[in-house]
Amino acid sequence: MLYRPFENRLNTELNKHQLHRAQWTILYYLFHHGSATNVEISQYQGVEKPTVTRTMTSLENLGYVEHQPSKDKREKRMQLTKLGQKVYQEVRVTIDQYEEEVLTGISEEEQLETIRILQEIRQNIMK
Amino acid sequence: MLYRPFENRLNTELNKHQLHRAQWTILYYLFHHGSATNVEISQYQGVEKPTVTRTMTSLENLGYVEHQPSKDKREKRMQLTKLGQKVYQEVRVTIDQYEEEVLTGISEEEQLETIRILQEIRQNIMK
DNA sequence: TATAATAGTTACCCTAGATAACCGTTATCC
DNA sequence: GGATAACGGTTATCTAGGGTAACTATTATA
Repeated sequence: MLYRPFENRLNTELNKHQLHRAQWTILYYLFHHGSATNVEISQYQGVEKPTVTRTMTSLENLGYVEHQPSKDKREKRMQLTKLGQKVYQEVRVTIDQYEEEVLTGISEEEQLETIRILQEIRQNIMK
Repeated sequence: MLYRPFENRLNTELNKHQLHRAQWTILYYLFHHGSATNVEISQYQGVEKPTVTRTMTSLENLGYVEHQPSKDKREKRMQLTKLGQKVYQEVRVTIDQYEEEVLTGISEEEQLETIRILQEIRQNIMK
């Protein structure tokens, strides 16, 4: 019900910065978690590893993420570059405006309640 | 937050019946509206006309939908076939079970409240 | 130390979206 | 009433973003 119109609009916002949804969700994750491996992100997003590899490579090519050496030589732990952080914050401004628009007329209380319920539903889906 | 895990699960349910999400949403629309044109569906789903054409053709090939002649020779009004109705109802059973699982522990009241708020958000997105 | 499991990648497939350009039909406007 | 505009649909082509299978390198484990 919500998904298509939301994605349509989100994409036009992201396109202004030459980004796509899949890339954005990784930037978002890295910004809030500092760093991540592909497996971590694939579990977080509910997608397969090769999907993450592809998106991560594109972000690497854009210079938004970089390799952070780690003990385990199998894993490739990634973090935002300076540029990546800058871009994240720029896009963040646009997205925040969008969120505000989208939530006009909906009280703080209603927002929190809805988030709580959706998280419960998510729990049910995941188990 | 919800989308990927939900879609993953929905797809495995649909796959049991050799269907995909895009096809399912059209079956759903036709079941509840009796018939529809491509333009109608493209507006309802927020996708472009060629996308609908492709999905509709696949449903036609499966024998789930058929052409219903109409006055305006431009439009191609489609409806469910007998088989399409049967399949819709079969799948519906599976989806209902899934919905029930997903909503365990969430009261009727909470569900209605959440739907109300999400619809409000939808309004905001669409305008 | 041999074997399992894990992290990642490559190659290849599919769905499902988009745009541009077009055809036939219907509405509209002078 | 005829020219033009608008509309519904299709075809061709592109892209994003999912998936599976099969593989390598590394680490854990029995």
